[in-house]
Amino acid sequence: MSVTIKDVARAANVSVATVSRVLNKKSNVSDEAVEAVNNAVKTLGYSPNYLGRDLRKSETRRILAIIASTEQSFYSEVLRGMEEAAQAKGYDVLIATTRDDPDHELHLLGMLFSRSVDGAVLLGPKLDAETISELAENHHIAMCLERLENCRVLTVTIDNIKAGRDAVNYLINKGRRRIGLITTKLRSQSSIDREVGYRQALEEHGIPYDESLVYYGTYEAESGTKGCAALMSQENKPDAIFAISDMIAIGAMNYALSAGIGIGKDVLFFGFDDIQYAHIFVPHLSTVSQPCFMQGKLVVEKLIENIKSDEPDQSLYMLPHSLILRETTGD
Amino acid sequence: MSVTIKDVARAANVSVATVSRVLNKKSNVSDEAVEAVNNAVKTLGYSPNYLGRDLRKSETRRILAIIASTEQSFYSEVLRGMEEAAQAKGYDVLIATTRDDPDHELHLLGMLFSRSVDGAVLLGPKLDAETISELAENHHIAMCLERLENCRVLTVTIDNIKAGRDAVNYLINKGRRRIGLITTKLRSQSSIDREVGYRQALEEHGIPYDESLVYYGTYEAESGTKGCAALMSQENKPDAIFAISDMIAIGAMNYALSAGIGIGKDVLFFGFDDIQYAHIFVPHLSTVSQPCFMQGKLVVEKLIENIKSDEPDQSLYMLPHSLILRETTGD
DNA sequence: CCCGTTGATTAAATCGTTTACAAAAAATGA
DNA sequence: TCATTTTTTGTAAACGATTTAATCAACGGG
Repeated sequence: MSVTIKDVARAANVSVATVSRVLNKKSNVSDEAVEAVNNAVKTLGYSPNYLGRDLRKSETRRILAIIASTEQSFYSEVLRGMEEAAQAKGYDVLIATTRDDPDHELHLLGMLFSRSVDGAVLLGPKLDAETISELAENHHIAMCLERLENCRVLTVTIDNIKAGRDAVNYLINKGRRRIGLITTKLRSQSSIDREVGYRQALEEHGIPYDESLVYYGTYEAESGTKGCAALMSQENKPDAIFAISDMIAIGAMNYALSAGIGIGKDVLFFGFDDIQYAHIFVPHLSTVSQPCFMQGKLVVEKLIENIKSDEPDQSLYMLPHSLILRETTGD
Repeated sequence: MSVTIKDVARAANVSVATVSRVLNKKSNVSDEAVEAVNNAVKTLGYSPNYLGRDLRKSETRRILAIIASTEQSFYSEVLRGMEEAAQAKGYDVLIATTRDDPDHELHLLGMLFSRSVDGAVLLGPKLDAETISELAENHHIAMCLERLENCRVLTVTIDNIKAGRDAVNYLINKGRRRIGLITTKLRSQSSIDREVGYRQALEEHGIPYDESLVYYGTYEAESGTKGCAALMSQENKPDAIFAISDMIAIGAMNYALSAGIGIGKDVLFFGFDDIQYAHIFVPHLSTVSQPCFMQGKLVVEKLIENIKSDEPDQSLYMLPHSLILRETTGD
């Protein structure tokens, strides 16, 4: 059927071992042999079957990135970071999507259990901390962008609590006191942390927490629009709004624009993530920027170290974030 | 090291063959054997090594989707369609990115040549038609969203020429005569086709082609902004603008907004792709909608058929598009 | 009682590599 | 020249599964 190493050996008049050695650029092989093999490879159009190779070496040099969906363009930089680190070590990165289904996430992890990849990185896991901790005992798993409480697994993320606090502190320092929060009902740990940061900032400045200033919606832009409408239609209107994602913030600003609210003056807006649209959308959105590329790079570097060592690093790494100040905070 | 089918066999007191049959739900195996094996599997925590399995069966039931980057959120629906079709046939979809580098695209196709996946779908290929045609002779390759002139390979796309013509015809029927085109310098076949459609529409209505109304930029939003500025700053201003992508159209509208141009009145705007932001951005963008999900679904269905048959279908399938009319055309 | 049939099981071959070990060939030193 | 080292080659055993062909037991019919 298909041309194998045996055919190459026959054509080059050498043994399969020599062919293998030439192909893997091992030393101890004569120049004539190298040439003969290379010629045979070319004329036969041979390319090695990695299933055989991987089986024998029991390594694939591939790692799997498991994301919710490719919709969040925000993953893009993280993946680039992952690829850069992977390529530097001779690995490939494959991506697969969970469609927000924990069962399917488990199915995808099956590629790891069945040795089709050497490691997996979860970006926004749907499985619970306990399950993941357990799986991580016997397989090379890492998490990125999200951390999970009580989860013994290598994790690279930012300090979302501090980031939320920083954003809200900035609004407070601009003289705002009635700060609205638009967040999500279904919570990832990062949303929870950002809300904790919000509360901490208020507390630090002796501003009482007011639940009428908090709106719980979804991750869609439309939810931001609704949330903003709700907050602005009540008696106690906010003079600033912190949204836990740029998408939500942009939705919120859409309401403000249509209602003739002075963005950056009447009401300040702060987002999170610094997605591409944050500086395309007018007025430009102030936001928290994560070091996406670096997080991706670091998590893969650490994961590959784990793959090669036998006592895996299960630390939590937190990379520094930064505030990007644009028009929506009057900057 | 790791628990294999042999260990299971020993623990269940049967041969490896029986274990294999139980695991693959083959007939001709007694109830006791089934139970013994299942118990052993559970207590040992066995999960089969797919490298062995795949090597023996020489199939992986995985197909690789090769995209430029995950940045274009627009791929997302296509991938969902691909996954739906794949899952229905018991396949998995893996995604990998070329970073716009033809060499890296070839490297990724290496996974196909080396039997690590059963087939590959190119979405926006960087390689040339000849190379792809050649590779497709010996491997299961398909293209989606883009077609390539003179490329003998299974392709699923839309009729971009007709789509461009339809969009521009719509603008003409709205009474516009000086229709600007913002497109890209580096061309994919789809951009070329959309421009051809633009010209055909003009011709059909006896409107002479005016090169001062055409701007060649990049795929970035910023390029749309520049392009719009350029077109609007000349004597012969357009009264409508067709952008070959929504991203470019949104960039263009950013200029119009800042310049106080009446979008949907002074100047009509038409985009392409119907990305999520097209109906988040205000004013809402009129655009051409592709059947993304269906294209993804169809290409994988056909590709899997090819994998199973021995004389591959290399047809070009064109799915119908539709016009989405919103505020920017005054609808 | 023998033979053919059926169903459950296993031993062994196979998939395409890499690699440990051994053997052969070439190079070196005395 | 011969013994010794070094370099190059080849043979065969893994790797972990599936599957073909063979074995064995049980059963029914003639």
